[in-house]
Amino acid sequence: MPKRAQKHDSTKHAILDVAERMAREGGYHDVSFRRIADDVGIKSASVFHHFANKEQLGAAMARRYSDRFMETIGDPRDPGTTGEEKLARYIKAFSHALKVDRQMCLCGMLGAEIDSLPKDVANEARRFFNLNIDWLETALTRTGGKTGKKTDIHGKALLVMSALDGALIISRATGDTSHFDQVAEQVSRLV
Amino acid sequence: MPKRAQKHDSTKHAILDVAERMAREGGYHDVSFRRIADDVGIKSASVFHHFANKEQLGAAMARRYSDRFMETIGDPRDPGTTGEEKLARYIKAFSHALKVDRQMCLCGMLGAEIDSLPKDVANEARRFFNLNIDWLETALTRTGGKTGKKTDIHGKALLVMSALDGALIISRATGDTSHFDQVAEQVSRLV
DNA sequence: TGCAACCTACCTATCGTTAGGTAGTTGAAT
DNA sequence: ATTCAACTACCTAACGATAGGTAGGTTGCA
Repeated sequence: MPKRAQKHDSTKHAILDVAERMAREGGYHDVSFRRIADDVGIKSASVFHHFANKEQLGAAMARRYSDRFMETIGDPRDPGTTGEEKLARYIKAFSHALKVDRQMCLCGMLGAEIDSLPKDVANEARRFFNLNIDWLETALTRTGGKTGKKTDIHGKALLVMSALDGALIISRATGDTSHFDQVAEQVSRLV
Repeated sequence: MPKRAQKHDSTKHAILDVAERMAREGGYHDVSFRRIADDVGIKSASVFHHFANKEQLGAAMARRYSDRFMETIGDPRDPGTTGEEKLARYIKAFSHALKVDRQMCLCGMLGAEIDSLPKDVANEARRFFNLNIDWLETALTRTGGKTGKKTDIHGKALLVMSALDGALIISRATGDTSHFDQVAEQVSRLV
């Protein structure tokens, strides 16, 4: 099988890192090849060696973010953890964005911009939300005694995700991280 | 008293209308003087006759949006309506953005971009969120029998706003307005 | 006459993108 | 072991388009 060039991959990752940071701060439209190149330490034309165009770069960036996010929150069917623990882990992922990364959730940002995104980027953003809804529905379904109706579970999944994504925006806008904590506390009691 | 020039005001309003639409679709960075001018039917240089620069235009746009939003949701102290009715009216304002305007909440968008906004624009976005939190706290406090602790009210206000702002993003991203409705239904039961 | 509300014409900076080139590496044939 | 073609990972230089912004002129109304 192909022995991948190491240099290629490390530069590619560096490009995605910088692009993601830019998109999580200022949105897709604020991502620029020249500023990416400056940060990585190459020329802007060289970015095209790794990504065909901005749309493909954006799509790869969103896909990588989704994959990483799903890996962070783990298996929603894991019998070793309770529904409460799974939800706590989900909340922690958003909390990490706010308090460690000090940035928006990438796909929250892309979701807000959805109407103005190139097709492939928009599709990746949509995929993120659908994956999250599925994950939450699965995690919230097998919660000990409380099983609840299917529609209830679906609604709760939507509420959890909405509240956390919104709380991220509000906390960052007001500059008060305790706003997120107060929302998270109420969300965690929904199980 | 100053007899305002009508032409000035109508053009100014037209500029703000177009700028707001652009910002609610693609964010602040996607707002452009040339595209505004094209839509309004003037030249881009003429926009500077009405607004000193992009930052001032952005700030005016956000301020106008906030003022209009606060007027829409009405007086949170109005003794003629119940807490439930006030909350329903608040939810309706977000629902209107989703289903009639088919756009993001302007300040939700600006909130997501907060780190990359010019100072004056960021301040207007912050102001919107603080006004909203205050409004919700007031509206939720005087709700018939249930008064609740002050910290509970504050937390509920944050949850309502977070959930609705997040639901707006998720509904638009997934293209399913029923997602918003399901969140709204749960939020309305928080009173 | 004076000012508001535009205009033309232009500036510099940056955008995504392309063409074409170069240094270094690799793998296979000579 | 040497040569050579192919390939990777970059580069320089530039394209046309667009960005925010400015100087100074024109027009029409009070």
